Parts: sequence; structure tokens; C-alpha cells
Amino acid sequence: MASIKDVAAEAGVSVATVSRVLNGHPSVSEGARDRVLAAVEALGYRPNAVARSLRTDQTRTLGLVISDVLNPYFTELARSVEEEARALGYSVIIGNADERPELQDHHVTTLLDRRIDGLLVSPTDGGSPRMLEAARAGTPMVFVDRWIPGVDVPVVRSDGRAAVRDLVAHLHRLGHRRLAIIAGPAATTTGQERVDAFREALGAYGLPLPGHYIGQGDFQAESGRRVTEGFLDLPEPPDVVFAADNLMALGALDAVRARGLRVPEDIALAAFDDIRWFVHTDPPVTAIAQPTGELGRAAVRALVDRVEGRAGASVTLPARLVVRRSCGEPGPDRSPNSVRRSTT
Amino acid sequence: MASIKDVAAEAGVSVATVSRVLNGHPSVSEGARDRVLAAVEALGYRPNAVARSLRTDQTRTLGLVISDVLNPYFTELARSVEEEARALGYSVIIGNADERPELQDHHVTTLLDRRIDGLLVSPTDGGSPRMLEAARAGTPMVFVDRWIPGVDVPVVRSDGRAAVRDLVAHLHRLGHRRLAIIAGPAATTTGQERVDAFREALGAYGLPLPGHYIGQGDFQAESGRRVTEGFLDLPEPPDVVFAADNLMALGALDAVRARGLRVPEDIALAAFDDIRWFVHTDPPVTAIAQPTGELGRAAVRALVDRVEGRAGASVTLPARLVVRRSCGEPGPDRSPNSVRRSTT
DNA sequence: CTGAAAGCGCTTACAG
DNA sequence: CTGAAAGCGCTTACAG
Repeated sequence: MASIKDVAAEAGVSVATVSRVLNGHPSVSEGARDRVLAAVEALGYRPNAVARSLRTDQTRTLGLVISDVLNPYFTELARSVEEEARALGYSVIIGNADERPELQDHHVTTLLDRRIDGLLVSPTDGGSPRMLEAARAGTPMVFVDRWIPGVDVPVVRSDGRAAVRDLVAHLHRLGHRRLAIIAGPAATTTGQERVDAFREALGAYGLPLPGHYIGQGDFQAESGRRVTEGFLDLPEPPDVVFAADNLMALGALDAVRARGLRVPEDIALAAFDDIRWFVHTDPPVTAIAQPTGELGRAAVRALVDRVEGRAGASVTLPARLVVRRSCGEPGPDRSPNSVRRSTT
Repeated sequence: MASIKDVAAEAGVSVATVSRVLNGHPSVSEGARDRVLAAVEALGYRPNAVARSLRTDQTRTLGLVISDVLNPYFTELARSVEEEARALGYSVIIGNADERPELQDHHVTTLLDRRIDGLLVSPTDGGSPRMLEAARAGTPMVFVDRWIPGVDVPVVRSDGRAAVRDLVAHLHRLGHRRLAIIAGPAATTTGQERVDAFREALGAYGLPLPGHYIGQGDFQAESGRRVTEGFLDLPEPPDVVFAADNLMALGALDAVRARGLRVPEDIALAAFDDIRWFVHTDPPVTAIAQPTGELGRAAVRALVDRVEGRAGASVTLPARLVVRRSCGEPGPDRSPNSVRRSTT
């Protein structure tokens, strides 16, 4: 592969001059510029980004560590992150932690070894040592979706509290009184917050959230199946199951179907995180939709701000309820404005 | 951030010795090794992968350019690729082309500029110039899923012909005679092959595949919707629509639902590529499943073979039909062994 | 406007 | 077993 030396030789100038034209430095004569450009063209020369990074101490690369690529929510997040990063002149390297702390640590380490300029992370647990260390050491970093309390890093996330309240209002209106939740890992903020929001919303209706109606999941489908089976085995099964993410809702659907039961007649279902397929499931699933694309973009902007020496603030965006049929047929709509009845 | 010099100073040895212990070179005295390790620990030193890459001319990184991350098939492929690569000691950088040739070219260029050791690609079109050039220049490369004819690069893919035959047999047995297909872009091999396989299978039953039953899609949901609407507007709409990927099937479902029609009563639906949600759609969708994980792993092995100077051969794996209810209730099963009746 | 030179952080013959 | 030195491909003060 041709190097800058080859180009310099071909153009009859020094490598410094070649470098200058490549980087758009103004003080280069037109003649030199033309000859360099011609040489670049003739040789099919492409600058070696590795060498440039070593020299400039910047890689123009962002690392993104997500909890699970197979989760459509994170896939969409990753996509919007890459898009915004590209618009800002950065590449992104994705590390998929698969909800496993060791894997998360592996990716954080690898990314840091590659000297990425900044790190975007949705932590799988309470805090990988390597990650905490990087944050302390001043590596530009921002949390997206999930975060770690007590770490001084901006957080870009959505607040689902109002949407959960809307959901509970919807459920209550339909006559449901025994509401259960499939929670995410307690070590994650989203794992806790969604349970808290749910409990709080239930409280407003004088409804309890007993321990046996809180199933411990891990944001993966299989745990949703397992927890739902447990609910169905209860002497008094719940009227509705609220899954804290879309994959656990999928598992819940598996469990209900395996028992030969029907949603919503036998048991209602709602999910946190909306995905396109929820329109076509049997029945269409009522869900809380996050502004995923906007979250990804905001997170990148905050991170790039940090990378480039600007402040980079936290952002919180509201989620919203999308009512479909999985909790029962609603009567005439008396819901607040924030409740959108899906038209599909 | 501590550099190798700092470690050398701390340990009281030369940087050469530090490098040797870091790389497991045998000729280092035990004492030196201990002091270096202690210094590494004390300083929290991590080797700079950028510098190492520049020096060794290898990045231990593979590039993966896929057509669309939001397509669950490619998400799963990407995941298995990363998994196998990691097992083999490589990282992977994913570039999402979004089915857009310019974006594909952008990613190929970026990846090459970063001097990845090898490139895995599922081409969006007939051949990005940069990609063809890289292949010609001898960059280790392998095609996965989709490929470009006439380019001397191993291909790892699945052959869906037998499964398509099984599908057509299934459809014919159910009494369907007017079969239509939503094709992928003609510029992609999978876009063409699936139509060819379908036509061939129809031919075996003396059924035609008229031009108006071939809709031109682009593997994205919206095109599936559009094409299906066209089919429904035909004076003689088809009995069944076969979508060449899962996203176009989603679009087809949208279109059917928008008309207030029912699957399979009004029109049957089948899809290439199986996804978990097809079990829970209304109705569950009959699909052709690729051995996606195995494809990803095989592709990585072939690529790493090339990278490390071994041969690296092409691999073709069979796809299989998974019968569900979207084409109608089957009678007693008389299908060949390769036809699996899904139990869900 | 231009070039010679230093240096980014490593690895690796080479000599001892 | 060990270190001094060269060099990977760039960028960038510095001097002219």
C-alpha cells in the first residue's frame, strides 16, 4: 500500500507538503497542491489512519458499549448513534455486552486500548471497574439509557414515569386490579426505575405491588418466559403482566401460549419499549415507546461536546404510552393527551 | 496515560524488555519479568493498540459491512461474527450500509483506512468500486450472505433452493395456485436467487410466475407494503405473497391489515428469513430459516484463514422451511423430512 | 511556501 | 538475558 513517502516522491515534494495538502493547510502553492493531488490519484493513496491517530493522539472514533444488540431497542439506539456520529465526523465501534458484566469489561478494555476518543455506555451492571476507572481518569464518557449513580458522567435517557402512570390508568380503567411486573436486573437503573414507577403509579390507585407480583428478569426473553410461568402458577395469578422490556414480553407471550391461554382474555400484557412487530403480534401489544433515535443522537452530541472540550450536559426525554389491544378493548377514550391511541 | 517508557523507568529496565514481557517473549529473566509486571500493575499501564498496530502492521481487527443492522437477520449475523472473531482473538468493527451503496462505500473506505486485517461483506449492490479494488489488491476478504459474481473471494452463504421447493410444495398442497413474490434488489444475489428458486419451484408444478406477480422491493418494510398494495390492486390478486426477507413481510402485513383483509383467509403470506416474532404474529408466519449463527461463524473462520495465510474456502449451508399458519391450515403432514412443522 | 527533523508508542533484528 | 537503535506512517513546530 502506497505511503505518504511514495506520494511525496511521485509529486517531487517533501512528505510535509503532502501532509499539508491532505489536511487542507492553507500555505501550499497551487502548483504543489496540484502535483500532490495528481500523485495521490495516480497511486490510489489513502492516508493510514493508524499512523495519523498515533501522531495526533485522536482517533475520531467513539466507542459504544450496549447491553444487548439483539434487543431491537439497542439496535435502533446503535443505529442512531452511528448516524449522528458520522454526521459529526466520527466513526463508532460497538461492543455488545450481551448483559454480561465480564463481556462489558472486555469491550471497555478493548475500546480504551484502541484509544477511542470517547465512550458511550449503557451499563450492564453497577459498574465495571475498568469503566469507573476510565471515568475517574477523565476519559470523555456519557451514559445512555442506563447509568451508574454516583459517577460524574452526563446521562442521556428517557423518563418513563408519566407513561407508566398513563399505562396504569389505562389498566385500571379496564378493570384490572392485580398487576404484576417482570423487572429487569436490580443492578441496572432501568431495572429499578421501572418497578419504582410502576409501584408509584399503582399507589395512586390504592393498589399494592406485592412481592410475588414482582418477577426478577434479566431483560432477556427466556427470563420473561420463566417469570410469567411463575405468575401463572400462583394461587391468584395477576390480571396483567407488565414486562420491563420487549424481549421479556416476547418470553411472556411464549409462556402464555404454551399454557394455551389467551391475551388479553386470560391475562393482559404490556411492555416497556415499543417495537414495530408489536403492531402485528396476536394481539397487538400495548407498550411504552421511548424516543430512541433522539436519545442516541443526543447522547452523541453530549459525548462529542466532551471530546471537543465543551460541557456536554445530561438530557432526559419523555416516553409515551401507545395503547393497543393486549390489555383488553378500551371503552371510549377518556385518557389524557399524552396517551396516544395507536391507529394501526 | 502511562506509556511503555514510564513502565520501563518504573521497573528499571529498557522498553525492549518491557515489550518482551508484555508479549510473552521467552528470553526475559524472572527478576526482570517480576519488576515489569509490578510496574505495569502500579501504573495501571495498558499498551497502546494504535502504536502496536502501526509497528506490526496488523490491527487484529476485522471489518464487517452489512446491508441493514435493523434487519434482525443481519443483527444476528453480526452478533455471531463478533462472537467467533472474539474467540479467535479479533475485534470487529461493523459498518451499516442501510442498503445504500454510497454508505457502503463510505464504510469500506473508513475500514480500509483503519487498516483492518480483513473484510467481511454482504454487498448492498453489484460492487462498490472501493471494495472491488480492495479485493483485487489482495485485502483478505470474504462475502457473507450476498456476494458479487466474478470476484475471486470466498462466499459463505446459505442455499434456500430446497427450502423454497418445500415451501411451494406446501402452498400447492394447500390449494394455492396464484403465487406472487416480493423480490429484493436485482443488484443483489439474494435478490435474484430467491426469485429464481421460486420460479423454478413453481415450474415443477406447472405454475407460471408472471411479471405482475413479481414485485420489486428493496428488502425494507416500506417496499413490502407498497408492493403488496400493488398486488391487492390487481384485477386478479395472488393467493399468496412470498416476501424475500422478513422486513418486507412486515410491510406486507401492514398493507393487508390496512385493507382490513385477513391472513391467510384472504391472502397467504410466507417469508424468507425466520425471526422469533413470527411465532407470535397474527397469524404465525411460515418462513424459511437460515442457519444464521453458523453462517457468521463460518464466514469469520474463512476470513481469519485468509488473514493468517491459510486458504479459506467458500461454504454453503442449507436453509429450511418452518411451517406455521400464515399460508392456511395444513392437512395431515405429507411433506418431506426437510420440512419441519413448527411446534409453537 | 517549503523541507529537515523530531516524535507519537510501540516491536524487533542486532550486538553484546 | 538485555539494551540501543531503527523504523512503522504520519503531523507539526522550526527555520529559512
